[in-house]
Amino acid sequence: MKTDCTHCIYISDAAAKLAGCDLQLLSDNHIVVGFKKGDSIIKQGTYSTNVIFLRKGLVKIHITGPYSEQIVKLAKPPTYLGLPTTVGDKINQYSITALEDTEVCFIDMGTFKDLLKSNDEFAFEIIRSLCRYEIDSFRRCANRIQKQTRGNLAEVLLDMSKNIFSSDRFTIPLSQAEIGNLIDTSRESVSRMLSEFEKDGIIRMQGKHLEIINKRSLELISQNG
Amino acid sequence: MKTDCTHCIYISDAAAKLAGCDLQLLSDNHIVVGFKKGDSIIKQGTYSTNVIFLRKGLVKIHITGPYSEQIVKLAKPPTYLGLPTTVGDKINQYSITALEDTEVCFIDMGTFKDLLKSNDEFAFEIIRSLCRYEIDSFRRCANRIQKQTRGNLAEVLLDMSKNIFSSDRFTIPLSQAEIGNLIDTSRESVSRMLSEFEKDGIIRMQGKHLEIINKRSLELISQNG
DNA sequence: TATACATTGTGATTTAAATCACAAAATGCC
DNA sequence: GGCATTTTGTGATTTAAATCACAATGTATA
Repeated sequence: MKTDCTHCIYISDAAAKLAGCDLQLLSDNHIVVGFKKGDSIIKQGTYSTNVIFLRKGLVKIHITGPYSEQIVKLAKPPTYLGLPTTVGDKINQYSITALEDTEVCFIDMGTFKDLLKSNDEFAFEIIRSLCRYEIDSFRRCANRIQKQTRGNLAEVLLDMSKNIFSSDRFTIPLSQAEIGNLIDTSRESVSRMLSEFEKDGIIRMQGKHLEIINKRSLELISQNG
Repeated sequence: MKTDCTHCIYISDAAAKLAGCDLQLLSDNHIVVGFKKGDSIIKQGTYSTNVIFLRKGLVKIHITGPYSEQIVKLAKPPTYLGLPTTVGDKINQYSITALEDTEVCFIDMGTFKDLLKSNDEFAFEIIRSLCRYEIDSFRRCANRIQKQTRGNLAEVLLDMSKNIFSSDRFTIPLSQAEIGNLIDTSRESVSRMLSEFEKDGIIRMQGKHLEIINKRSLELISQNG
């Protein structure tokens, strides 16, 4: 499906810098594709010639580590995905999988490069976002490694609440096993810790639906391990 | 000290794309500064208005995590440092410290931005390198977390040998405590593991000087934990 | 050269979290 | 609705690695 970028409500910060004609170029060289929950959007090791713009939904970025699959981060719209692949060696260096029903734009790489070249504001926004990603990734890694597991779980819950769902009540988009490989712990530990949080009156759970009752406690746990 | 970029032997891949006049602009708007081993080049939390180009030496990039200082990665020339800071919010998000006597160019941020805007090849090279950093950082984080400590230590030694010193004999530029916070383990564990590697005839050590005797073993340890 | 400070080596003990093992729910599907 | 598969809960046991404690080096520098 083709859509008109000039009136798209899902537009990126970078694309917002594009002038009408460049935006038209973008319009003419992309297709919108829908993915269902669980669908693989890009797969590590495969060849790719598109930049992907996440316009709607929620995805996980994961890589196959030396032993197991590891979720690197969750990404929500609006954001470009798979930039490193496209600009680098064209082989996907990580996988991206939909956690909810998701819509993305596949943008032709040649077009994307042309835009970078012809529009310096666009390029600068892309550079800005890549820089942000790098810092985020340093920070995330340091946190994961230094904090104890409880702290990491608390942080993930807060992060979902604040940055992804903007609400104290939401449905966790991951299984406990997935949470485990996001915060580098075992499935069993996640289960135990969630029970503990619930017992302590910090959260309330019904299946995957979670409500944060005592945000302050959760923040303290997140900070102090 | 000012130097002439048009004949600089330390030039970056990105700057190599610059035409004469742009290179002259770069020449006119940077200064070269030397740092001694141990000197702080940029300090997390401080204000910065320069992009830094590492032209000679060796540095560590480290951030203050929730509990302790963590070395994120080592960087060797030629590379830009502190790009995220400059392009982002101007507050340094990490510290950079010289591990050897080091020379860097402080490049005026305005000039750098002008170059990005006026020269798309330059901008594209910068984007390319940022993308590489992101993937490296995903990979590093997954390795650190999944591998056991022995595997991480082996990997760091191999990395130094291969990518930094290009030799099987080199002087480790870090204390054991620093190695510990590069691979997220305690100083004591590093000491014990190095002794073990030496006992097993995999490496030979005299103070900080290290020689890799059995590279194959080290690779196996790196892969299998 | 003597003195202080930082780095390293190694044993003993503790600890957080993984793993193993199995039951109970929940979910999807024919 | 009933059957299979995935997900979750919880106890018992094991384990890698941290921490503690202290001695022995090394290395700056006054």
